[in-house]
Amino acid sequence: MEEVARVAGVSPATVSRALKSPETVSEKLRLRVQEAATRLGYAPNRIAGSLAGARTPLIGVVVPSLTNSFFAATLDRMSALLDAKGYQLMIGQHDYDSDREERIVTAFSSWNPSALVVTGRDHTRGTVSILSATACPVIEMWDHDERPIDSGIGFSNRAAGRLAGQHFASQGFEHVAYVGALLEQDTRARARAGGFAAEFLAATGRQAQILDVSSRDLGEGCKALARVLATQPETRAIAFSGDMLAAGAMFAAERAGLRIPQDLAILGYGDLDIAAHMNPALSTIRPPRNEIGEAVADHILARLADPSAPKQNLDLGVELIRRATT
Amino acid sequence: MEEVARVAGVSPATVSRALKSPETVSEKLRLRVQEAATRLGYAPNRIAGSLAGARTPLIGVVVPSLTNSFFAATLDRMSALLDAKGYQLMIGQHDYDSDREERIVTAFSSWNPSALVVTGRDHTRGTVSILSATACPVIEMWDHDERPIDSGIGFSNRAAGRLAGQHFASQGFEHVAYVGALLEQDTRARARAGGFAAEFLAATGRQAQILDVSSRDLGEGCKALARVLATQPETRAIAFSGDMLAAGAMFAAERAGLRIPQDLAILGYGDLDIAAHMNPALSTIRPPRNEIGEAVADHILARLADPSAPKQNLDLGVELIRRATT
DNA sequence: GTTCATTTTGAAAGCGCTTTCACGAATCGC
DNA sequence: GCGATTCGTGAAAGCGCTTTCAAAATGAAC
Repeated sequence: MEEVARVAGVSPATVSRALKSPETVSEKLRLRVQEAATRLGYAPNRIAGSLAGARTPLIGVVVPSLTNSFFAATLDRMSALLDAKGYQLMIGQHDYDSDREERIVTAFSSWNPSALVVTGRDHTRGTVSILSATACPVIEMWDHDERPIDSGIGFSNRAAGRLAGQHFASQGFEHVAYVGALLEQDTRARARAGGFAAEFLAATGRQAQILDVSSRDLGEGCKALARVLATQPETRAIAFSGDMLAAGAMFAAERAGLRIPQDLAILGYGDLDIAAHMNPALSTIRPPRNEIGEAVADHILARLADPSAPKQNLDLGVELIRRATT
Repeated sequence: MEEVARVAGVSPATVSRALKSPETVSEKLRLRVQEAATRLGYAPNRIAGSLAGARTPLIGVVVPSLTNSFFAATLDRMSALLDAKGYQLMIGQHDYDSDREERIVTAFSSWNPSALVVTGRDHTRGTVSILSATACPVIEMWDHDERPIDSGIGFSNRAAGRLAGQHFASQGFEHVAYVGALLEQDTRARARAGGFAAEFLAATGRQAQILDVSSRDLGEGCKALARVLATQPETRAIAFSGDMLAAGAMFAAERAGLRIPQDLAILGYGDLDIAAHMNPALSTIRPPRNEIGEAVADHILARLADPSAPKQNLDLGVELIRRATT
């Protein structure tokens, strides 16, 4: 920077101003500085800048998994929107391990990020206390609940489950099942299953069969169908906690000679690409994956532009996309 | 830090050493310092640390897209391996736009990252010159080619295409097609298509039909089948540049009453979850998506541990996973 | 041509660490 | 037991910016 200052014939302070807040510098000098900077190929050292300034243009976001296409979609939107404003995403993944989450949040917060985004509402005490103590905006995304630490943007998985239960009840089904990978620390899938069963019970007075499978992928869906039918042969409608499972069940049903939706109604969750293109097209519940990313980015930008901007706790809701399987 | 020093009754310098390089400090003091630090809830400011030190524990990685499950898988592995060693991933996505790539690389390099990872071998002049000038290890991943800027870890898409062409040729097919989304800036898909056609021509003396579709998803695959058969009804084998397209074509084939693989052989690319669980199970070519992540992380760690460690240019190859569709 | 208000600019003080350097203490060899 | 090494520690000098503060320059008003 000193060199640029010398070449432009100004002081380092002016170089800093010309580059960071051009409006505070006279037109003439700004041009001289900018030209000198480009001629010398000067790139400001952001670390030094951040140390001197109050905050880094980094936004820490921690997600359970990068391969989960829901979070990937959210990150994608956030990245696009925030990148454009000069913010960089620092991404951490904890594989559904709260202690790793705490370590990541600790590490991130020591960067003085402009904002911190975490997934879900379940955190260790330590995570919560770090997040509460942080000066920057903190957003808990994906799950909706009362009283976020700072701001919350997401939807209720329980409501998503209820929507499915209510849909089946309103169609007059008496024997239904819910299949999901519930055992892992995936509280989201459990909330959906719970919402489904509760709503179906409330609406029909009947118990739904809940089946816990070991993974979210197609193969498990295939096996699940047989298990559901073995336990309860009268089952006429099955909701899944994921489209892949649902698709797997559809393949298995086809092999078993079951017609969908006449013999068996199927409802997925996620609205993955595959859902719209199954044959018949899979009805599913769509979480607002892109919307969350956009809302989070917007909120961060708003808070950063005006530190007194209000916190928020947004429920973006889910949508039942009815296609051909129910 | 000063406070911790006072509480522990030592100098700030000792605190720094006790926390960063415990082996250079006497057992007794180290314990005192550590206790004081935890008692005060002291978290070192990494920005200051990075400014004083030479390098940030940040690794910049730029990918075309976060929603692409190949890159997501690679990032996932990198993140897991590098996180464990205290490095943070800074992720940028450019949506296949070289100029955005250059901007991201510029921004990243002004952080003095410990390493820079970019996707592919096609960069603007500016990107190349920044990358060449950077002091840290630079890895170009996913594509294999001669002479990387620094190190390269990937595989040859052309070879992946050739493998498909050779497979069809060796099965005695005479009329084959390759379907892919070739128009976009996706040079990878084009390389595969080129490799396929070249190899098939070399092996059989026959021309393969190349069909360019507008997107990579299931729906396009459905439509593509009809178009291929309309142009060239004798086609008996189709290779796709993505599993989703292939799956779409399988759905369409099923509706059209075609038996797979008897009437039509199908070969995918990607080995997505869906491939193994189609009915019949989809044969496909599997790119080393996780392996790339691991190799990149390993290489970065090696270079960082020993700055004189050799650069490398690795071709991880692809694998033909033969299942039931060919 | 002054004076006063306003804008521009430069000097300098950090931001919170790491690391070199030098010094006193502990350890060693003979 | 004495000098020669090591080892452990603290003082202090930055790392490369931003930002306050005050001085200089400009312009408006009389």
